[in-house]
Amino acid sequence: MDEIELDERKIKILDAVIRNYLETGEPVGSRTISKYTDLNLSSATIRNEMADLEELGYILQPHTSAGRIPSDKGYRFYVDHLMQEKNREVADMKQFVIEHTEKVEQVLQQVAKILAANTNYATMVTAPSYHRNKVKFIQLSNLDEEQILAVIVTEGKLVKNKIIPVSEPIDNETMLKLNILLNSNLNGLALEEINLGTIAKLKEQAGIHSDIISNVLDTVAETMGQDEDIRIYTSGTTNLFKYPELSDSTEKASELLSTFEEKQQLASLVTENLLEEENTGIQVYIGNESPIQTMKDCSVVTATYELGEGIRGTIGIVGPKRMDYEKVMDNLKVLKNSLDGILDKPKGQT
Amino acid sequence: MDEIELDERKIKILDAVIRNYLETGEPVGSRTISKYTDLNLSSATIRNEMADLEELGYILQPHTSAGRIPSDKGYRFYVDHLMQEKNREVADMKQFVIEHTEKVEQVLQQVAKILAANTNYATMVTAPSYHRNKVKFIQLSNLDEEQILAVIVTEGKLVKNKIIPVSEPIDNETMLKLNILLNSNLNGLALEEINLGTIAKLKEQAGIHSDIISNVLDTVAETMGQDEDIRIYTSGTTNLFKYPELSDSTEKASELLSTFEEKQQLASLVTENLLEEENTGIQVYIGNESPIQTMKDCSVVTATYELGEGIRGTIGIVGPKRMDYEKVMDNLKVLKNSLDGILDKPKGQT
DNA sequence: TGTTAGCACTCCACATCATCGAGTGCTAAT
DNA sequence: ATTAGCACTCGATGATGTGGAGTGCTAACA
Repeated sequence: MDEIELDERKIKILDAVIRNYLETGEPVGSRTISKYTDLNLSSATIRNEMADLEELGYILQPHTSAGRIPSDKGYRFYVDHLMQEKNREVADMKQFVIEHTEKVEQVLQQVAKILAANTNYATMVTAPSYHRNKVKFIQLSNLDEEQILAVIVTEGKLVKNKIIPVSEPIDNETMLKLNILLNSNLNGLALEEINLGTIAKLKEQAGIHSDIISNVLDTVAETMGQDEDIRIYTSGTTNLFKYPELSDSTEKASELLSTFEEKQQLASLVTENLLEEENTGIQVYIGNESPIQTMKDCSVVTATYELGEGIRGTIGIVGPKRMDYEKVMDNLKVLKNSLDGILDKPKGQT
Repeated sequence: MDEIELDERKIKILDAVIRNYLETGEPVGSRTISKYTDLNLSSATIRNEMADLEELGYILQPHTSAGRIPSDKGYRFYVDHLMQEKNREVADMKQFVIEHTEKVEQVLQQVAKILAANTNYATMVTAPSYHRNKVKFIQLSNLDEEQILAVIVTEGKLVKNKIIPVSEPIDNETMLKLNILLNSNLNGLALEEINLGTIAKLKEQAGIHSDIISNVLDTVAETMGQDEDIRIYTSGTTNLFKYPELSDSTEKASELLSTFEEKQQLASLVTENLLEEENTGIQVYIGNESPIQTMKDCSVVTATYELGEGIRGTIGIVGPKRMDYEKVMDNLKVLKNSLDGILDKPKGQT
């Protein structure tokens, strides 16, 4: 429906305005456009067209006698229609990421860092939430007389430990029984499938050691529960200083940075897409489209990745509205592809 | 040697200047002091004394016809001699910290947060480095045909996992042997004690499975190695915006924040004290005394804690030179005491 | 001899003012 | 439909001036 109200020439001019503004960050005037484009139109004509574009809400003037800057609507149009897909050589990153680390958490921190370095914006990456993940293996072992160690491994190859205090030593035979009990009953189950019935049955069979079972189950829930506090890795937040329109008022910048520090807030940006099963694409929030108030002067681009079956997280970039959408989305795509299914592949180098 | 050059009255005046400046952040003039103190001296007298203090290097003038502000030397004197020990009711924190979490890493993040909220400065807390820590327990288990899980527990109750790929399945009997082999040879050893001899012996006894042993040993080294990348938790970094003298130039602030983000840099601040065995006190770096260049306009206060035998980390606070040293040091002391030996105590609630 | 009152001086902070120029909208000519 | 021209707007920039807080110095005082 957008296209109806814009003719070819207006689109060209809008495109020129936005591109120019993305580069310079300054309001762009009619003369600039007249020279910039291959339209061969005088500044006066451009001015008329620009007045129209303003009336239509695609661009706006910060004040009379200044050039025009894109409005949110303008950016939206740009992202949806004007932007070209470039497929640049960011692919190296993939190699880099894979080779440089093994631990998932470190990968994610790396991803955030690389992305920040590459784009000059602030970035965030959420650790996977273990959505619909299944129990693969549970093991209890004696640590000493007072403590036992519980290790839980999921299909997604995520491992969690818990040290559980016990009132009295457990002999090896009992331990073996408990292990068999746990594994035979829980293996292959997703969190949702472990219901009260299963739990009751387990506890009954464990007899006097039912408290240990409770403890283990708590840990299982914690490992796989979706209400687990979401871990978010951020990087390059100080990049936001590079864009005067975000950092002029100091207060604004401070608020923005606080949002990044108080990571729980970012979660709302990010969990939103996680839930929608099918949506695996890339999301763009411009200005007020973002659910976070403090980011109304920014744009946010997010992508959802899926490390393995049911293990998902989000990568996001925050920058000024005039961010280089093409580059950012390219980067996100590449990284998303790198991360997708990373756990399914064998880990060897060759 | 400081005391020699300062008589009673000069000290009182210096004290007044510093305290006043700590409160207001503005250069303080002679008239203010004359009213502030119980010395009952006119501003003119104060002026003379202040001129002396300036000549001695304890205070300085930002420009002619402005009041005086403390120099680094002045702050140093204040911290060393003037400051009173207050013992306030920060003790609640201890309870709070302990009750609200069990996992060490979360405790530390909490500590950083609380400290930041309490002091209004930027804070950082390093995760423990497992200095002289010992192996307590190692266990290998079959995950599936291609992978085994190694779990390593140290005396400090830190647990680490690694998934190790194997070329062919290991039967249970072999696994048992490997477990016994590892535990009987490594238990109770510190990292430094696992030398080439031990390793060679282990590998020999493991026969065809020596590659697994190598892998496990790698993980052990990683768990306990002191060259492990140091984890640092920061909080309240945006607090630094509250102090104009740090954030006026925007560039300065940006640089400072970058330092906080690039956490590796902070390590130098923090590892310094870790090595000195006996030093368990509180360190104060004023301005250029800090090893980090970007912090030359700040003061840094650090404290080293010891969770348990040989497991140490550092808590630090970064703020403007005119920070409330008393409060900060109080807070650090309390927190340090809370953390000290936390792992030695039983974990039960009562 | 130490303290104080007084005074001239300095210099920053702040507000006022004028100027400049980029950019606009409108009108009239092409 | 396009363009040249022109008057107009308005922020950015820099010069100017004023007020006030604070100093150093000198001279008077206890």
